[in-house]
Amino acid sequence: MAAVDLTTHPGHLARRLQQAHHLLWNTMVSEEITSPQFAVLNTLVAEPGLDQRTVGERVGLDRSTIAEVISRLIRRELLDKVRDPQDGRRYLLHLTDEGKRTHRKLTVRTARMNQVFLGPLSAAEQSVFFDLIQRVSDAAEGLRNPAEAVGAAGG
Amino acid sequence: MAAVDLTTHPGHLARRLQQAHHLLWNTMVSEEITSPQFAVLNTLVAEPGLDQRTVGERVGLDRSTIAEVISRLIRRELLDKVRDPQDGRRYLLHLTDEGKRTHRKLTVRTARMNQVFLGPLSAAEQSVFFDLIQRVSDAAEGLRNPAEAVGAAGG
DNA sequence: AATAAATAGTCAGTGTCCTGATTAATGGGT
DNA sequence: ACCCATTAATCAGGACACTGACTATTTATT
Repeated sequence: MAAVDLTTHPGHLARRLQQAHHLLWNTMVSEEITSPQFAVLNTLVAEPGLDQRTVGERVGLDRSTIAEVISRLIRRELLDKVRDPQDGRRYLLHLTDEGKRTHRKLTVRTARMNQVFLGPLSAAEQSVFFDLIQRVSDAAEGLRNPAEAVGAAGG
Repeated sequence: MAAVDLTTHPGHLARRLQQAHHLLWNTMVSEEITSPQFAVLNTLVAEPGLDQRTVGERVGLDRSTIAEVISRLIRRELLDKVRDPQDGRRYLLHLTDEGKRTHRKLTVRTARMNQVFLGPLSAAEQSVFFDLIQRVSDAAEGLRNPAEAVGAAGG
């Protein structure tokens, strides 16, 4: 019986947390637009005309995934994609009016959902929640390119 | 500019956390066996002969997903699936010898990975990390079947 | 025993998410 | 101007994860 208790496995916890979020998102925000899709819309509200790769970087998606997400948003006519005349490799992205409307609507619902989602935690605990998750994620991502972020004990 | 700061969105954080974990898992544990697959193996070490649905419940996967994961484990010959003679709907699951070996091997690596993953947090912070994530996840899942868990303000 | 409700599993469809290989365009070095 | 490394995007392939519809079996009801 060398079985492990999964509740002490951060990977398992992370997966459950995302599933819980997905559930709440579907019921309280939208069944059409997903959370990553909203993140893309949100990024383009803040910085219109960004290229695909940079949007992916902002929301934390690799080139392949961001391409799929964007193609779905274009199919729904929430987004426009135009070749950059300055750089023929890039596509520049802009929200359509419908995209802006959708973003506004979902922003309100998302705020409500986050309140419910974080409801079980006190305000202080919510800060800790953000801080801990962010520190763990940042550290793990830092291990990806050890040369860039770290400055000590270079092997 | 009604754009939102994604770092205060638990859904975004949850996704990043899982991505970070996925990255570390791939480099430190296995490129063949995934974290959910390991969770299934682990469950069947603790409780051999469980049926598919119950395994899914233990590791937090719905019937469709657990079916796919299990079919992959069977294809890799880490698992056996036999009809329950008592109940013709069920399949009973058992690890093969190879499955047990794989579980033992990955258990060691997983422990190492978890140490690295949680490295940025003190022991006290790690407890808080587990507690907060679990409370949020449990609460959100509780909203799924309101009749069962909750006892107040029934609409 | 026939019917109905519940349950286990499958299947179709959609949407993340990743890696690795490929294509097209840019820009530096010679 | 030509070669080459870099970079943006696509494509193929695989894995998770959900919902909703379906099949087969069991169990409860009548």
